[in-house]
Amino acid sequence: MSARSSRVTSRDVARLARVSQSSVSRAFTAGSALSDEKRARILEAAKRLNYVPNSIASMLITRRSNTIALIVGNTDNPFYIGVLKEFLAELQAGGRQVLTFVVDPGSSSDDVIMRVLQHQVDGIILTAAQLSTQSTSLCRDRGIPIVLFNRYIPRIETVAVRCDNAGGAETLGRAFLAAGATSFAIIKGDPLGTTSHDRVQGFRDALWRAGIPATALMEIEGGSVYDTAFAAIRDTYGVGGEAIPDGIFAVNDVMAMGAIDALRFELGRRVPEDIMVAGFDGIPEASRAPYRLTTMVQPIQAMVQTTVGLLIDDAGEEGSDPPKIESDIILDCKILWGATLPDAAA
Amino acid sequence: MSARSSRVTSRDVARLARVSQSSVSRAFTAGSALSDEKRARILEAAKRLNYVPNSIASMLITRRSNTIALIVGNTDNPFYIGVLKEFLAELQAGGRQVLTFVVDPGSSSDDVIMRVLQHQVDGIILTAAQLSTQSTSLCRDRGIPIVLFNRYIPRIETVAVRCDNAGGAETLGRAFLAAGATSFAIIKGDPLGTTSHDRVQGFRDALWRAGIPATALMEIEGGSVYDTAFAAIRDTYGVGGEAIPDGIFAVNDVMAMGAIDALRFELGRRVPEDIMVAGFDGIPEASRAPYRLTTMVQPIQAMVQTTVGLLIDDAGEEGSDPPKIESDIILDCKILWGATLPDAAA
DNA sequence: GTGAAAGCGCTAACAT
DNA sequence: ATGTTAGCGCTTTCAC
Repeated sequence: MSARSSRVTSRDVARLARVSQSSVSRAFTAGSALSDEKRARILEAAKRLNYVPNSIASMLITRRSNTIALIVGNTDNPFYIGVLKEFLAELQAGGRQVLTFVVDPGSSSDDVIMRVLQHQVDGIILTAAQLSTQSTSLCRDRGIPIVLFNRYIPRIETVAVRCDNAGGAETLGRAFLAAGATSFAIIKGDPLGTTSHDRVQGFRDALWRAGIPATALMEIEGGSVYDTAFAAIRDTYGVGGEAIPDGIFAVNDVMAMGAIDALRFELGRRVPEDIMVAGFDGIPEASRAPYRLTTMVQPIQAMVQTTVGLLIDDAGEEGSDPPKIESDIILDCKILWGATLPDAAA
Repeated sequence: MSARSSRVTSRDVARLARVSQSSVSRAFTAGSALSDEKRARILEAAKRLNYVPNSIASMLITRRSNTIALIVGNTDNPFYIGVLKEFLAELQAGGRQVLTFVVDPGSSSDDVIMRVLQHQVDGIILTAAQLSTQSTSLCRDRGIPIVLFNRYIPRIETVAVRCDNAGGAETLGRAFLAAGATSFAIIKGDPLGTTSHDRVQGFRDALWRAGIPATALMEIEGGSVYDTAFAAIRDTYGVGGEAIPDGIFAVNDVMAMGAIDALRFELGRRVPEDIMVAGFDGIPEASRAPYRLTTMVQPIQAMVQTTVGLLIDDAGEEGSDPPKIESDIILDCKILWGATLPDAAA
C-alpha cells in the first residue's frame, strides 16, 4: 500500500504525470507559470508517490535555507524559555525552520557559530550568550545577519533588540523610595552580561539622584538563577550576618523569587511587611499567589517580532550588506504592581 | 582585511593550495587518505579565505543531514522544558543539529512532519504531541526513525521511551494510604495523552486494591498546567463546593503546585496538615521551599539518552528498515519524599 | 505555458 | 596519495 517512497524525486513524479521535471518544480513553487490542468495532474501524481520536495537540493541552488539559527544561553531562567518559545512560534508561523543551539552560560558561542555557518542559515539570533568580534565579522563577511536579543556587545556593530533595562530599573528604584525604603540591596546577575549591568546601573542612579549614600546600598552576587540567589540571601543575612535592608531589588524575577523564599523560609521574615522586593522580567511564575512580585515586564512578543523583522528584512534582499539599523532598538518595559512592593501612588 | 568570503567554495581553496578540489574535500573529512603536508597546506589556504564547507551540498550527496527534528508540545510544563534542554545538550554534544518545532497542545504534528520530511532529517523525536498513523507511515517509508518520548500511540508500531507512569502512580497511591488518607481527588491532565491516562489508572488501581470504594475518589480535569489546575481546585472546593478530600494527587508537578497554592491562598487550607498532595515528574521548581512536593522523579537524562541512542543507532546503518526495538522502553521512576505527603515508613 | 540544459558545492567511486 | 569524473535533486535561464 505505501509506496516505499524512500527516494521519490521530481523526475519520478514527472514521469508519472507525463510532464517535464521542471514542470514538477513549478508545480511546487507558488506563483510560477503553469496551467491549472497540469498542476493538478502533477500534484496528484506526487500524492500517489508520496513525493515530498527535497528542500536540501532547493537550498543548494537557491542559496537560501529558510532557516534561522537560534542560540540560547541561560536556559535556567524562565524568561529565556519564554523568549525561546516565542521565537519558535514566530519563526515557525513565518514558514521558517529553526536550528536551536544551547550554550553553557560560561562558554562562548563561537564554536556554535562555525556549525551555523556550515548550515547556510539565513540569519542568527543570539540570546543571553557571548560572542566574539571574530565570529561576528565571519558572519558579516558571508552576509548572514545577526541580531542580539536582550544583550549588546560594546564596540561590536551588531544590531541588538532589548528593553530599557536601565530606565526600568531606575523606575523600580524610585518605587522603593516612594514606598519608604531607606536601605537597599541589589541582587546582581551575570557579571559579564550587559543586562544585569544596566539594571544595576539604573537602580544605583535612582538612589543617587535621591541623595541616598552609596553605603545604603549593598550589592550581592546572585548568580542569575533561583538557587544561587536563594543561597546568597540566606548566607548573607543568616545568623551573624548583615542587617537586612528595607528593600531588595533582584535584577531578574527568578532571583527575586529565590530571595523571597530565603527571606521567608530561612530567615523567618515577611515580604513585604518586613522587607520589600522587586524583580525584573515579568515571568508568569512570579505573579503566582505565593509571590505576587512587583516587577518590570519586558514586552517579549514585541521584542521577538522586532528581532525577527530585522532578520527577515535583511535576508529578503540579496546583496544588502549594510544592515539598515546601526544602533540598538530599545523597547519600553512596564511596571507590574504586585504585593511585594506596593504602589505608593495608589 | 576580511576576505569578502561570501562565496568561497572548495574550488577556490583548491586553486590557492594548488591541489584538486577533491583533496580539499578530503582535508575536511576525518580519516580520509591525505598527506599531512597537503592537508596542512589546504587548511591554511582555507583559513586565509575564510572557507567553511557547505554542509548543504554535503547533505545532498551523502543523503544524511546530521540533523534531528525535535517536536515539542506543551511547553508550558517545565518538565518538557527540562526535556527539551536535555535533548538539545545531548544531541549537540553528539555533533548533531537540532531542528526544533513547537506544536500547540491541541493541534496535530502532521503538518510539522511534512516540513520535517522536506528537510531530510535523520530522525524525529516527538514529545508530548499527537501524531497520526498516516504521518508515521510516511516517515517509515522514507526510513526516517521516529521515537516517541513519554507518550505512546496505541496501535501504531512506533518506538516509545517513557517511564513507568502507571507503576509510579500506584506507588504514590499506596503512599497516600499509608499516610492515612481515606478520601481522594486526582487532578487529570491532557485527556488525549497516554501519560495522564496511565497515571490516573495506576492511582485508581492502588485504591481499588486497598478496597477503597470508587466513590471515595473524585476526578478533576486539571488542564495540564498551573493556572488551570489552580482554577479547578478553587472552583471545585470553593464556597458551596465539594468537601475537600484528605489526599490530592496531581498527575504532574506543575498542577500539584497550582493545587497547593489554590488550597492555601484561595481556600485557606494547610498542606500537608489539612490536605496531603503529591505530584509526578520531579521538576526542580516543585522542590523549592514553598512546596517541597512529594513526587515521582522521572529519570530525564536516562530517558533522553535512551531516546537518542535509538535514533543514532538506527540512523547509523543505511538499510536498517526494521527498528530493532519493537516494544516500548520503560524506565523506572523514583519517589522523592517532600513535605506534602510524608513517608509513613520513616 | 512548457521542455531542455546548465549548474548549485560537494562526495565518492574510479583511475592513476 | 591524488586527480578525474559523475552525479545528489533541485531551480532557473533560455528557447520554443
